[in-house]
Amino acid sequence: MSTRDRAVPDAGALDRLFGVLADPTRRRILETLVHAGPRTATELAGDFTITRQAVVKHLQVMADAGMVASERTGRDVRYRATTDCLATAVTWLLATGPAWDRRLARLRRS
Amino acid sequence: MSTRDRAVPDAGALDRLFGVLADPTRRRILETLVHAGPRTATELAGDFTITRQAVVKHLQVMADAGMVASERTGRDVRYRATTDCLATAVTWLLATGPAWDRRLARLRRS
DNA sequence: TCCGAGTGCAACCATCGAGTTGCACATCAG
DNA sequence: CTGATGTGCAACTCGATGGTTGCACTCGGA
Repeated sequence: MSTRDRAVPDAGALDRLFGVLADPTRRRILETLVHAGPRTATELAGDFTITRQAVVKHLQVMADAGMVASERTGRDVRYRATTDCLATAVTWLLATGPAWDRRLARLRRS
Repeated sequence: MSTRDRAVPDAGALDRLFGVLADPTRRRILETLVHAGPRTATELAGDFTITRQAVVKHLQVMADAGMVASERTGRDVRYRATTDCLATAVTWLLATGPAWDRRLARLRRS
């Protein structure tokens, strides 16, 4: 398939985006990075029973989806959340839901 | 499972929700049901190169996530989209994104 | 300089999931 | 009644993926 991604948000971008979000571990990693600031893979592995390697794999998938960015300082690499890409997901949800504007207004109010 | 809708979306609901959304075929099915109205599995199978059985499987997964509802009339079953549940996904996205309000305002304007 | 802590890469395993085929059952139309 | 169309269920293939272990490499500090 030559259908890559490009400016049009659909196809692979949404796949990767929602694919990352579909995993609870990945969501927890994202939440941790968002709320507790940048962390290294080993630090994250301390919080999540699983191995550092598994965390690294998750982070790679997330990086591929544009959800995290790695930044090396010395010998350790810290990952930070780049939540801008989540706008793509929200855009799709807004385009798909039939009567979103009212609901959305309610959500924003809370 | 007794884990239904709660104020705080439980992990399983988000798993199923984003899990459904992660598949391009499933997204297209949802879009079709939203924009073209209720359809049967065989009708949907006509639009999507894949088998009716595959479509049925997708629909079952989507129903399990609360994204579609089946309604039988005579011998054929038509599925309709129930997009209310997507609010859960939006809620999580809003809670996770750090500075969503401005971005959201921009999105709503378009 | 040398050791320990952190990272990267690769092989490997088990499971999940998308998709298929085949067939039995139900229902509508002639 | 009988055939055609539609649905439901089950078994199977096969690739993707989450997770592991093991090892080599790099960097910082005592």
